[in-house]
Amino acid sequence: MYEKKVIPNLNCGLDLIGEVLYGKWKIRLLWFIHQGHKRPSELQRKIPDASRRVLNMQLNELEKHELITRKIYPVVPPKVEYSLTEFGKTVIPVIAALGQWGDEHEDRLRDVILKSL
Amino acid sequence: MYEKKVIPNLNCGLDLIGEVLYGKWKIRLLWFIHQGHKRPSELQRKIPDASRRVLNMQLNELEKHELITRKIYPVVPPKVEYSLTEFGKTVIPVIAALGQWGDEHEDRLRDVILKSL
DNA sequence: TCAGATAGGGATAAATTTCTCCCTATTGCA
DNA sequence: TGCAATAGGGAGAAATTTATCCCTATCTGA
Repeated sequence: MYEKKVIPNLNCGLDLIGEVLYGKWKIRLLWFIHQGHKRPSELQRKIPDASRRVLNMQLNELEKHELITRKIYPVVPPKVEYSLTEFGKTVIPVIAALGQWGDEHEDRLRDVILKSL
Repeated sequence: MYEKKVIPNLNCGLDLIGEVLYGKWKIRLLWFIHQGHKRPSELQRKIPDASRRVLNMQLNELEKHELITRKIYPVVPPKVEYSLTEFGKTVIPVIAALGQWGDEHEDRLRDVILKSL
């Protein structure tokens, strides 16, 4: 694993939430798990643009940050299921607020993003 | 400037808001501008951990995405003020929700983040 | 018997973001 | 006269994140 060389600052709420949600796919992972897509392979199919590797890495971080738990079923072929922890569930409304704002301003956002590319 | 080689996907609201808010300091910039810290030098003092260069770059992007406007006063030494656009103002409640969640779970977050380092 | 599904890690490359250092310009102040 | 404040861009390095490719293992079904 890559080891950080710069220590993050954890001064305010925005710093703190940033540390746990900042990652290209983390918010989406939480959202899909919330919607009931729990198995790694399902998540990978839901987010085909992300490489399997990064999804695993980000899932590991979410687990370390206690937002999700990972349950391994001792079967073959292997089966793993992720679930939101109670703590993780508390962040879902915030993610919903993000998504809602994005949806409400969909056309304008698409427009300004494409213009700025 | 660096030119993107991977086209972002803009399928859902989460993708869209991600495009405009994803950046190490963008959320904080919007928040401080919202609080009335409008001049670049003020913002730099508010966010001393960010290099001046990156703040300028992220401010430029926020402006391109129409979340803020930049007003130049023709005086010497130069004076510039950023303000939220009407569009930018609509995202403030979402940022407030992020910060509030971070504040509410401050202790736990600090704990899990430090443990995972 | 061989391909595919399942889960995931290691090594390495590529992409992206952020940082550092340097340069431009003008005014006021010591 | 020389330095600080103001605003900000260029070049190149460093840090960080994400992608690619390859390997392990076992069972099911064609």
